[in-house]
Amino acid sequence: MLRYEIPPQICKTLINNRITKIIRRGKYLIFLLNNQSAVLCHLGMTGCFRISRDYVKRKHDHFIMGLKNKQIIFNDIRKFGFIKLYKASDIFSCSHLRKIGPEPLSENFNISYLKEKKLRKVSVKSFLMNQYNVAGLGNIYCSEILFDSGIFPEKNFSNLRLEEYKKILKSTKKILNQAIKKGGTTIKDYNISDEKVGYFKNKLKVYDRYDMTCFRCKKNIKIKKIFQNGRSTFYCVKCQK
DNA sequence: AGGGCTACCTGTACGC
DNA sequence: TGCGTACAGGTAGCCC
Repeated sequence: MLRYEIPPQICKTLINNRITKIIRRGKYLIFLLNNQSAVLCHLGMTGCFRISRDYVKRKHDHFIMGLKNKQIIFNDIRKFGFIKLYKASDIFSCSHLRKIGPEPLSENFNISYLKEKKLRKVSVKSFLMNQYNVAGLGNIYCSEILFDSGIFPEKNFSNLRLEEYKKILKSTKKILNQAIKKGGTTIKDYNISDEKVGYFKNKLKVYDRYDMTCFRCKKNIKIKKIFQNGRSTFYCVKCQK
């Protein structure tokens, strides 16, 4: 049992069929099959796919797709991840994907889109965290993006100036591209198909740096940690206004 | 309707 | 060493 029960009919659907394409949308992965079905996956906090040529059982393995000469294994310690089954034609209108925002690295995430969303009466951090506003940004990158933008995370999104929207767009694309280049951010559990860790942790400017000196201003004011919507936010009082 | 809070689950770090 | 508590890359569903 993950967040949802793995559909009992999934074995019947997968067996003797072929994965034709794998798509990522926000934090979701979609396996398309030759029989017009689609497997939708989310990794939650601690989910991970590993690929093995000789399966050895590990604690928290939940689901194995056996290919000709290898296995794709879904492992998830906290069970916040899930695997669901859809008809391929329905996949983008399913409840998880229907209202999801634009991809942050796409051209659709632009100034006019943010202007359109200007009525949102939430903090800018909360805006970025909401997958309906923009897809795929999580707690680490939101802190990093706002530090890079020089914007105070509790500032109201609807009060931002045009200049600040531009900064957010630029920083989002910059931080994500850098993080991707470094293979993501490994704090603890995250890794790439079970072997490589992500080295963006070494590049984090504020996340997980509570009470440490700010790399930018180097003032004797330490990085602050606050809670917004139940999630930790890190920022520099001096550099983010 | 939109936004905030909480539960879901397991592991780990820390204080006593 | 052991126990209790707080917290951790996310989301959905409830409540206001």
